[in-house]
Amino acid sequence: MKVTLKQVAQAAGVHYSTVASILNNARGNSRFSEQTLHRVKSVAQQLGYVANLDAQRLKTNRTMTIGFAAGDIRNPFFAELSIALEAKLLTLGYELLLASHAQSNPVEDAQRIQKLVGRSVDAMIVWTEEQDTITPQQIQQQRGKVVWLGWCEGGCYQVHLDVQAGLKQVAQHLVSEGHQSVGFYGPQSFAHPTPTRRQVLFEMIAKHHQLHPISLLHTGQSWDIQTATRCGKQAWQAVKQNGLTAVVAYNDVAAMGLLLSRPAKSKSIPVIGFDGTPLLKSWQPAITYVSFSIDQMVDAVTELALHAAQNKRPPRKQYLHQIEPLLVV
Amino acid sequence: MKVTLKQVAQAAGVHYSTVASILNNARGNSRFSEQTLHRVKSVAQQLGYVANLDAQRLKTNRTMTIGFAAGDIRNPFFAELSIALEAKLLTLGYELLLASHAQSNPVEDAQRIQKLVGRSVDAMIVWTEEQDTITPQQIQQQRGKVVWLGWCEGGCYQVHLDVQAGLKQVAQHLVSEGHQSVGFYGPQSFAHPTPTRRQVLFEMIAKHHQLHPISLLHTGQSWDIQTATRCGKQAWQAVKQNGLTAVVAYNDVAAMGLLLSRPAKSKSIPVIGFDGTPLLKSWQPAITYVSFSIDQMVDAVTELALHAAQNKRPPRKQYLHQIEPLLVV
DNA sequence: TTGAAAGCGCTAACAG
DNA sequence: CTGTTAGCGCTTTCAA
Repeated sequence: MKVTLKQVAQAAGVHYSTVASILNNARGNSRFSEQTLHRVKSVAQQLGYVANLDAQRLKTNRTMTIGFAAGDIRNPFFAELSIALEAKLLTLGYELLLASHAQSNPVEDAQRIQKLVGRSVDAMIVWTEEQDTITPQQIQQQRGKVVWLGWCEGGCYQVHLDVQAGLKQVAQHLVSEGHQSVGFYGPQSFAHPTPTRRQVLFEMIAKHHQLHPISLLHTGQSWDIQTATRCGKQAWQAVKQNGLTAVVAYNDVAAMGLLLSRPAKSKSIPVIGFDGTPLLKSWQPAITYVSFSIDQMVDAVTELALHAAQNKRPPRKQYLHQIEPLLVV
Repeated sequence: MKVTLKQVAQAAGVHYSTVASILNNARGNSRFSEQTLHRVKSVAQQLGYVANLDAQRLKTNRTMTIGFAAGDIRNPFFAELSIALEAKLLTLGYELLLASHAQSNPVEDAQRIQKLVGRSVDAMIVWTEEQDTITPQQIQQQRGKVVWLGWCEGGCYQVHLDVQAGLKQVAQHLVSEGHQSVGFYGPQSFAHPTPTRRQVLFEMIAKHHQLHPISLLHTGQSWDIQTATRCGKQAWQAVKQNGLTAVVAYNDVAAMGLLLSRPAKSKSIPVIGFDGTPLLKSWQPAITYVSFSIDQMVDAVTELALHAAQNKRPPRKQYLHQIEPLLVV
């Protein structure tokens, strides 16, 4: 059974509030005699006392935990991001509670988000890009405690990935290389038939640069490498039929699917990656991709999350970070 | 601020324990008048009442949460496993608390594990394979509440991945294909200079099959595809120098590193994958790999975890599941 | 330097 | 059908 303060107190022959101060309170260490201090600590050690987090939180209403409603961690981008974020928060004395939400099943998604909302976290970071993945209503309750990451139209804390700028750089690069018609390869949006935001942006930007964009879609989710690869064959046929000379991927997963399914005769047609996840960075032969710095994202998001966590009242001011993309050629 | 039972009660003009029964207790719904039921519910809705989990847990000592101390989720194997496990537990009314432990930093690792130990979970699932990644002492306290996954020498709940059988199948397959000297490519163990368990097993098994195994190591962690790729070049040189005709990978990450760094002139030398993660399954041209069924693992581990969660006393009996590998050629 | 006591929000047994 | 009550384990203020 769990060892409680009282048991330690009894064994050490002091009042349990004394034990509490000594073990779980920073300034307790200077208030007691050397002897008591030592006896209590060693007894606690022996008995294997571990503070009951639930009780602590109930009492203090602080959790030292930041929730992260991330995209599916099977997408390496989110795996990277989560780990980096967790590491950063850990150095600041905070824990990360991860609610990776597969975008495959709205019911499960809702449950996962609810997990963060219902649980007390000092602040939560929520990934959004598409309109439909997360309903802001679920999160309304957490007024001022939400940091939006990715793309969002409301909320006082936002870290915005400038996807548009990334796609623009890609378009310019393609134009400068003499391409005239290019493909876009990515997942269908969950809320079919609405196309994904990246797709819409790319079509718009490409047209603006006199490229003739043609969108090719796979039927899997954005993390689903197997479907991305399977559907790749058809995509390559379409590439050929339409005389496309390059393909821009929705993300690195789509890019890898395309790379794996690329027929030998299409080897000369470049695939442009999007995210800069480690595997794609290591790809041989090296490919061109848009990269967002994980470190920048983590720093920005951490700053805002801690601000949100530490300020009781939602701020008037809007805090907005912009993460700029880098085109790696 | 948070809305509590008392506030709802006051607004609805009933005692707060009535509200509690109605909202948070399954059998409350039949005990009260239609009118009260309805009024309380709608008031709660309006006020946005959400039960305080910390208080519930403190009181009931049940959390409906299973902890999972997994390996690093940047390794796609663990990303897959975590997601599958979470989905399964969700259908059973349980939540998964993920503590992905990077094997890169013993201090962080300890903190992550502590996160599960300190937090009250009804049971925890702990991945282990190497001796040194997790200190069983940290977990001793949770007697009878721990399901060991991977490989472990103690504990009453165990799900054992038969790595040995997998490597044996690989060895037999290689022998049948006429290979005589083969390489093994994987990470150095964290606790250098102890080699990893898979390496030791492979060397043993290969020798037993009259293969001449040579181990080539990369300096990264088991999830680190970039290092695996970077060190791949040297590995391939060693392959050439030693006249090896095939290489067995520690895991899929190592395999992919090797595949990406494989020089054109070595294209005929097969790389054997180990785990069967989606990307490797999709690889073109297809490669041979050992696969462990995620579903089997999830089912086994879930069964044991729920048993552990629901039985107060640690069982006398030992519960042991064996997960058999499948060689996919 | 240490102890006493109130109470965080909730559950569950019991009383009315 | 509904209210009362005792506490879960802890923090924190105040008193001794």
